[in-house]
Amino acid sequence: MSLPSEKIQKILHQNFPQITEKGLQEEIAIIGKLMDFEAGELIMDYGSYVRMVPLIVKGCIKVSREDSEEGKELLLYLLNAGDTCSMSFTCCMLDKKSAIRTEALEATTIIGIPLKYVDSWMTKYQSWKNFVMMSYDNRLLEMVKVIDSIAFKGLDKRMEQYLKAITESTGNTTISMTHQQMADDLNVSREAVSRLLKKLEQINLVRLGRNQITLLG
DNA sequence: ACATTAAGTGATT
DNA sequence: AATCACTTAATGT
Repeated sequence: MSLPSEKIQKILHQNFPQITEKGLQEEIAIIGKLMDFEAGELIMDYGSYVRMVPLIVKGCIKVSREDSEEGKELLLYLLNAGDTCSMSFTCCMLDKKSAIRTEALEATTIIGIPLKYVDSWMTKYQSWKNFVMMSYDNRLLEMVKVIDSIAFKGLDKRMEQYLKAITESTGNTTISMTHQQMADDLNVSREAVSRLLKKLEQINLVRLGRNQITLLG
């Protein structure tokens, strides 16, 4: 078995080619902590303090926002290997409570970077700064997509995007979720989800089962 | 077999 | 499209 730091170096090469500086790679390998989460596990809840920036190595993480009122939720975006959580940077540096919730959608592995390094690397390593900037840009684009799908598209289009995002992110055409969970992600009623899925099934776009939706191609 | 949870449906707003 | 008030179907104990 290889040392954890060697393992991390290898993972960095595979998943984070943007991180090019040798010194940076070495620092990450030394101070980064490999962490595993099971499918469905809550990684960070609203209001908790963020003390690490996660580099996603494997799996899929769901990032959602909750309204201050009770139970209202909305899926913001999904993170995959090679991504990081942009929100965590801001939360870290401003020492703020998390405004979002992150949850593992499937078995997920991350490299956790303690916050004190995150900041100093910004000036020390060009590729780190670029990486952070790029990930901000990507997340922002994702959010814009979500916003205009809410503002300008009907639920049918939103559902289509949603199903596609999940199947692509997990690499599995079958989604194991209840209609209620999907309704929560989209912030619509469960009945609306059930009825829409029923329609999609009738035109052979999906196959439905209890707790699962299979996207047909 | 019974209870619980997920999903389907019609009516109303 | 939300909510309500069911019904039906699938699953767990």
